[in-house]
Amino acid sequence: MTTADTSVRRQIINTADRLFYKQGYNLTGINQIIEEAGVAKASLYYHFPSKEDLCVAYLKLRGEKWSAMLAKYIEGVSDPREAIIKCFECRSKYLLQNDFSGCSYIRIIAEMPQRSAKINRQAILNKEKQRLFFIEQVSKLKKNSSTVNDLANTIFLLFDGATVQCQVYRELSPIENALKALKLIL
Amino acid sequence: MTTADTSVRRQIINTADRLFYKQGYNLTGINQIIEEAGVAKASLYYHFPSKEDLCVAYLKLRGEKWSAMLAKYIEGVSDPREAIIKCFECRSKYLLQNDFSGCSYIRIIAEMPQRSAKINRQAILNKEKQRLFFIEQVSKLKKNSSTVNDLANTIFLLFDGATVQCQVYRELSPIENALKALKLIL
DNA sequence: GTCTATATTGTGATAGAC
DNA sequence: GTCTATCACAATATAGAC
Repeated sequence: MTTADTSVRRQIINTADRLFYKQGYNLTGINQIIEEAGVAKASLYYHFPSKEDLCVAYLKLRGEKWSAMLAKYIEGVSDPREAIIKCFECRSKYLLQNDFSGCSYIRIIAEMPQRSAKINRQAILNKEKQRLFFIEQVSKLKKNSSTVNDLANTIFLLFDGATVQCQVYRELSPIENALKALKLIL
Repeated sequence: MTTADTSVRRQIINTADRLFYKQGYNLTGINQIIEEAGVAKASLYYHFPSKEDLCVAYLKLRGEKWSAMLAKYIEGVSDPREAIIKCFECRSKYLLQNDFSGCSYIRIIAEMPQRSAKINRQAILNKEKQRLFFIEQVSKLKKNSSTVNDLANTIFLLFDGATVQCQVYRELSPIENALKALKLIL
């Protein structure tokens, strides 16, 4: 770590994470973040040069949280087919815990069409990590490498489709639909 | 029409439609809309009581534009399997024409987690119209009505998954992936 | 490193003339 | 129905004391 992980910094990023994800990035002002974090405005700008940089840190944190949650959820699972299904069930739990706020990476991009290079890089990085998980699991499942990517991409499409539809409809049935589809194609 | 379709009103809604979709709803101010539309601020508020009402009109217009584009694209197509594939190809064309701005209904919901009742209603209405299209096509394809909804929902998941992934990656390959999957399951 | 106070610009919305 | 002028407030960001 090049930057000190002070308690103030932690307070800021945790509050930003909560508010950005719950209310949306553009609807969350710096003022609300410092107020709820209990820190001064200049302290925020000491740790994060701009709101954009805070956004990158937010995306990074979201990625780490999801990876940790998924890892814990599939701990000890050796069957790749079961791991994939558990990943969707984990998503269901995640959305339920987070008031159906959807995928933070997709939402940031949806909010900022003129995305900055920094934000774009982090969002894509996070999404590619998700795709990689499916590729790894499918690789264990299939020997024929030519169909591995195709199957993994299909699963990835179902994953994102279910995530956004759950967000739109505020219910878990799209995940159920995705699980039904999964059991047919796996 | 209860409201007169004056040229000023048309200018406002057309400009709002273009800017909301290109820049995002929250990043587009009333000031920019009236400036680019070439009308006065009070004129906008004469035709639309609030920005929220303008948003509902925007969603409605987007829905009509997509329906019209799709109808034209599948004109004369009787085979339901071909109609579904053409729908995805139409999506590809739509995203390419619109700078990969994704689905306007999903984006509005992604931008406003605390969505108003009016906006929520219109967004869901538009999404349900998309689902209905797939249900209709699959109904022509399958006789067994118990599997119709499942298959249509799977296609709908692929449709939304491909749309958001194209938006994120700014490329059409997710639609290609969805088409590959479609050809396997149809 | 953290604070208070301030600068500057933009936001959605309205009053009142014509 | 359309306009100009203005309201009250919130936005991101910075200066300078401690």
